Amino acid sequence: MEDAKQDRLERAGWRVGDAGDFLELTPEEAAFVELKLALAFYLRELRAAQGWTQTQTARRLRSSQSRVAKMEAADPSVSLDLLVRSLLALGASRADVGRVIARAA
Amino acid sequence: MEDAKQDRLERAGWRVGDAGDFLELTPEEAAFVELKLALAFYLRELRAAQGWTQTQTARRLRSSQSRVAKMEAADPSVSLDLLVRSLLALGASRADVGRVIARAA
DNA sequence: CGAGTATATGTCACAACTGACATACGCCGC
DNA sequence: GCGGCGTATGTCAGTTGTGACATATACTCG
Repeated sequence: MEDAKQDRLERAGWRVGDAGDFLELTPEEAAFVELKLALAFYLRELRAAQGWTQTQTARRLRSSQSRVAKMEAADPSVSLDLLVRSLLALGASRADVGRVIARAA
Repeated sequence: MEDAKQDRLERAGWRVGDAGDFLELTPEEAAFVELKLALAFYLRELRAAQGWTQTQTARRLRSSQSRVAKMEAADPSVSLDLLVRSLLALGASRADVGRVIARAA
């Protein structure tokens, strides 16, 4: 990982490092990251199921292609708010979101 | 509702008004608000089940009493991130959070 | 009635997120 | 190889969220 990215991530509040360092995450932090990852993958699934490009999806969400890419990557600069609101806007139901979150990692 | 509060809410991005105006929310916006409300009530349940005060809870979350109050009220100034991270920190599991979100309004 | 405790609301300086833009990477058909 | 397309990454100005503090309301116990 380049230093620039690490700086950005750390400013954004994540502990950053190689795989071994993940053990330093508290259980809550780990659960939160996994939860975000699950929603991120679901967003990609939803988009793929419709056959849309990130650019088309971005237009639909009134956002930008880069933000959609970051959402799907569960980038630390993406909030849960944005992820969930995007999923709902793309047609997921509240129950769908709940199911994805509850599903084991 | 006092004007001051209405101003604050509108600055925070909500459409504000009496009950009838809620019809102006898009379905996604409504679902998002309900989802937040469900988590907010769950936070209060969790706290009450432990017999903690908001102040004690705030210390545990490294936040302030006022923010806990706002979380439980699903105040627009509270993000989903904060709500979910708080629930996890208070002992809720990822599955618990998912279940609360999925549950019908 | 106070004093004490729990919760709610208003405000602000500072930190984090967002959309947009630029640019880079990877893949495919020509 | 090159151009086009889809996706990924870096950056930044403007907006929004956060913790803390002050203050307000509400309830209980002497």
